[in-house]
Formats: sequence, structure tokens, C-alpha cells
Amino acid sequence: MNQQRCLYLLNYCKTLKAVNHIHACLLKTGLFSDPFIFGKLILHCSVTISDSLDYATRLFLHYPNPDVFMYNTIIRGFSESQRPQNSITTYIEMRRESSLFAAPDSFTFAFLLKAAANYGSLRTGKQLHCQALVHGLAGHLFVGTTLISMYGECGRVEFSMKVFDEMREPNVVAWNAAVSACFRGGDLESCERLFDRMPFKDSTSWNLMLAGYAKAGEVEMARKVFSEMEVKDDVSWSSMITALAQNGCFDEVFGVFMDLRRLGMRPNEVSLTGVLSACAQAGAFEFGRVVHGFVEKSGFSWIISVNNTLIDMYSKCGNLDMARLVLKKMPQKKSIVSWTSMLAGLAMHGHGEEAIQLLHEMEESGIKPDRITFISVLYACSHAGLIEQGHECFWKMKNVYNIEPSIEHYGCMVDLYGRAGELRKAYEFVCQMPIPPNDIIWRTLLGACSMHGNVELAEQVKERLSELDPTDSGDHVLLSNVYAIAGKWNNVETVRRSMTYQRIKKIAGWSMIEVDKIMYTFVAGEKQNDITKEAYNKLREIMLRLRVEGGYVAEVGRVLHDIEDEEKEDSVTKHSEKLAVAFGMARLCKGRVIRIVKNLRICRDCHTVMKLISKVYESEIVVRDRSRFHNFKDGSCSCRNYW
DNA sequence: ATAGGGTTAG
Repeated sequence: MNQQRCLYLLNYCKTLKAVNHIHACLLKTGLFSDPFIFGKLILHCSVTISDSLDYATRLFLHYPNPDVFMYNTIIRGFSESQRPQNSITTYIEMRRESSLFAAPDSFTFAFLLKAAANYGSLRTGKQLHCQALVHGLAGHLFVGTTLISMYGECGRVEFSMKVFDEMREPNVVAWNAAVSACFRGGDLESCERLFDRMPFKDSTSWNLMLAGYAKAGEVEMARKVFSEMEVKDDVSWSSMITALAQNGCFDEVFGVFMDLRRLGMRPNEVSLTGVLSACAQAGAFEFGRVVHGFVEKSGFSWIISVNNTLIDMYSKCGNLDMARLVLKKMPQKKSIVSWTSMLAGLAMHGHGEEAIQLLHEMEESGIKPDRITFISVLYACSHAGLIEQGHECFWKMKNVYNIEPSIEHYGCMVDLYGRAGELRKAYEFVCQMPIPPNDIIWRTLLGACSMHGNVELAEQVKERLSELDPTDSGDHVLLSNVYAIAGKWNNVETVRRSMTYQRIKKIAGWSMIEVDKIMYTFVAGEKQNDITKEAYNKLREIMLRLRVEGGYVAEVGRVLHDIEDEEKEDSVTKHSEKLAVAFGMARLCKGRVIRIVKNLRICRDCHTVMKLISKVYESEIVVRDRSRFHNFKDGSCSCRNYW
């Protein structure tokens, strides 16, 4: 084997096993000590093939007097890994061991700065900046560009701009880096000014503006950029789809996706994940299934992110079996996102035990759970009432995986105790947290008080909340609910008056249902139209039958104010999820599952009604509320009345 | 240059 042949073969290696083979051939022929070949070999392992950085490092450590290319390659490999700090250690090593053979060059600093940016260390970044100055490389175009990005990532846009202003002849990449840094810093005006001043804009710059606006929540501006672009490439289309999906414009996502197909273009994997993510959020099961068909037909099942989004989509559309199937049949190694998506899905459906089992499977497969994985597992425990197991997971996270619990994990733990009625324990847990509790923590506790009717604790907690976030309407409603359960109507009235006085409005509940691939939205107490009339008529018929055959009596204890019982019953009757179900019963043929998505948590009365409908009408109803699923069948719900 | 998983509440 000669050098040429070896490089050719290396290019075709896609797995570590194949590299092992070449490695063996090199040893046999003596080519192994050829620095050029060796450099290419470790480049291939540390950058091109996944999961083989360790292999590259081991080879590197045994190579006598590595040259600058080899050092750069290892630094680069670490910079994109889970432990970017190792890039810096390698650099220190390089300075100490072999300054004669390998002086750092512009590549060295570009990769090092990328590493510092990746773990957000401004201190390291600044030190590297100094080192680059010492070596006379700070003025290099590539180094300058990575300096701009690094300072942007570390939240110091003013430094980014200083570096940019001092550049002699910034190219388009440097301009783009400056724009990105400004977006990171949330300075939209500077972005616009830079964009206007750019002497040359290729489509990358336009795409950057589009994505930047989208991340800042400026959909309107993103749309404007998209429409003004003369050349729309693949990235432009996928960025636009993602922009709309990230900002809740689901109808438009489907529209743009259809436009793309109508123009005869082939959607790429990023567009597909965007569309599937929109389906997931909107609960558009039928549409999602059609997209899945397209994914299979066009060979996208080979892309891991597409499969991950499919798992998420099926979970959030209420079809756990399909989600499980996608996970099981994935042709590639499951990533941390695949496992976590499935875990979150199980959590939402109240399958706590299965979630814990799946966590074990994940660990056995060799993927280490991260902080988000544990949020999902803890969430699964709290929503299934698995106190012991939740406690164990929390312990394991800290002591086995050395993950420092963050505010989200503490939130799950408070929820775990609070939801189960252990209010004292939950309160004590909050008091001894090592980080200051935020509004979400207190709100979790207030929610628990409202579930279990603890007036005293609720009042205490509400006071903490009033200091942190006094205008949250949900908190006022929760407190008034606690009073209502306890029959303290005077206090209910006081809360209600203070809400009116402070102009705090309740958020209106809405529910959506998909019929023939069209999403219909119902809002409680909204003006009547043909669709709502149809729903109301059907609902009247249903409620009558439930009273006669199901023994239904309205549950009215938790309504906001002290009004006459009949009136209370009336306002409960109009909840949007009831209208959506009625509409589904009227339009869908018998035997079809009725799927509903709601923006708030389902109320107790609606929960009872759904159970009764599933029994009296022998139909299956799936409701996705703000945080989890309820699967009604034969008169009972999958949440076992724990939610 | 674009993507995929996460706590509470009305």
C-alpha cells in the first residue's frame, strides 16, 4: 500500500472498525510513521467519524514529536466534544513539550477559541486572546473571526465589536460573525445597521438575519427577510419553516411546507424536523402521519434527528405505540435525544414505571443521561406519584452522574412531594434548597396547596410569589380556588376584586381538535358561529344523556367566584374542551378516537364528563392538556385521577 | 448559516 492508496481508502472509512483495519495495514507497511499519513489518520478519527476521539487521542499520545497539524487536529476534536476544556490542556501540553517542533498557528487559535466559546468561558477566551497577540496572530482574519464569535457566545458583544472594528479587511464570514454576535446579545438594531453596511451579502447573510429574527421572536421581521430575498436556497426554506414552528405559527408552517413541495423542491431534513415539530406542538396527528409517510418514502429515516422528532411528534399527538415503534426500529444508534424524547413521552402519559425501566435500558446501551434526561424522569415520577423512585433518581443523578441539580430539578422534586399531598415535606424541601427558589418553585407549591386545599400554606406561598411576580393571573386564580374549596367566599371576593383593580385578567382556555386534517379551535364563552353552534347543540344532547344514563352531577366547587350554583354549572359547561369533544362526536364517525389539545390543565368537572362520555358512548377520548395526557376509555382515565 | 429532548400555573 502506498501513500496515495492509503489516503483514498481513508476517505471511504465510515466506521471505527474500518479505521482499525487501515491502522493495521499501515503498521505492516511502515507507513504509520509517515507524519502526513498519520495526521490524516487522526484527523479522520477525531473529526469525521463519531465516537472515536478517544482512539485518536491514544494514537496521538504515542506519536513522538507531533507536528502542529496533529496538535491542531486533537485540539479541534476536543473543541467539538463534550469536554472542550481538554483543548486548552492540549495547548498547554503543546507549549511545554515541543515548542521547537510545533509553534501554534492561526488554526490552533481558531480551534482553541471555538472551544472556549463552547463552554462559555470568558476568562479562558481572554487569555487565549493574549496568547494570540503574543504569537502575532491576533490580526489574522480567521483568528479575528473566531474572537468575534467567542466574545459573542460569552455575552460580551462590545468586545466582539471592538475586534471587528479593528479588522483591516473583514470578509463576508467576519461580517456574518459580527451580526451573529449582535443577535446573541439581543441587539437587533446593531444587526440591522451591520446588515445595511455590509459591502457584500451572499445568501448566508440573509439566512443569518432570518434565523436571528426568529430566535428573537420577531416572526414578522423573519417573514419580511424571507420575502425580500432574491435567492432562496435550501437553508432559507428550512430556516423559515423552523422560524414559524418556533414561534407557534403552525398553520403557516404547513402552508410554507406545501409551497415548497408545490415548487417541486425536495424538503431537506431540517425542514422535515421543523414540520414535525409543528405537528407535535399543535397535536396534528393526521398531518404528522402523512409527513412520516413521506420520510419513509424519501429515505429520511436514515437521519437521526428526523427519527427523534418523530418520537416526539407521536408522543405529543397521543400515540405512544408509534413513538415506541420508531425508537425500536431506528436504524442508527439511539442518541441521548432519542432516549430523552421517549422518556418525556412516557412521562406525559403517566407511565412512570416504564420510564424508569427505559432509563435503565438507556444506561445499558452506554448513553449517559444528562440533566434534561433527569428532568424528564423526575417529571415522570412526580406525575405518576412515584415518590420513592423519584427520590432515588434525584440521588443517582447527584451521586452517580455528578450532575449538579438545577432549579428545574428542584422544581420536579417540589412537585413530586406537593402533588402527592406531602405539603410540609415540599415546603421544607424548598426552604433547604441551596439555590434561591424562583417563581416557578413557589407556583408549584401553590398548585399543590390548591390541589389539597391547604389555606394557610397557600397564603404564605402567595406572599412569596407577590414579591417575585405580583401580576401573574394564574397565581391569583389558584389562591382564590383554595379559598373556594374551603368555602371562604369573602376571601374569594377579595382576591377577585384585587384582580379587577390591578387589571389582571384570567387567560382564556382554548381547545383544538383535528377533523379531516383541519384544526378547529374552541374558546370558552366566545361569540357564536356555525361551528360553535353545532358544538353547543351536540353538547346539550350529550349532557342530557349523561345525566340520565351516567348519573352526572356538575362539580362546581372550584369555579372562580361565589355565584349561584346554576350559573356556576353554566360556566363550567362552556369549557372549551367540552365543546371540542362535542364537535368531535358530531363530526367524526363512531369508533374513531377523539383527540383534543388544550392550553391549560383540564378541570375536575371536564375530567368527570370525559370519563362518562367514554363509557356511555363507548368511545375513546385522548386529551392533551398543558402538561400531560388523559386517555379516557370505558369510564376511566389513564391518569388514574392523579394529575 | 438551518434541526431534534426539559420544571409550574390560569
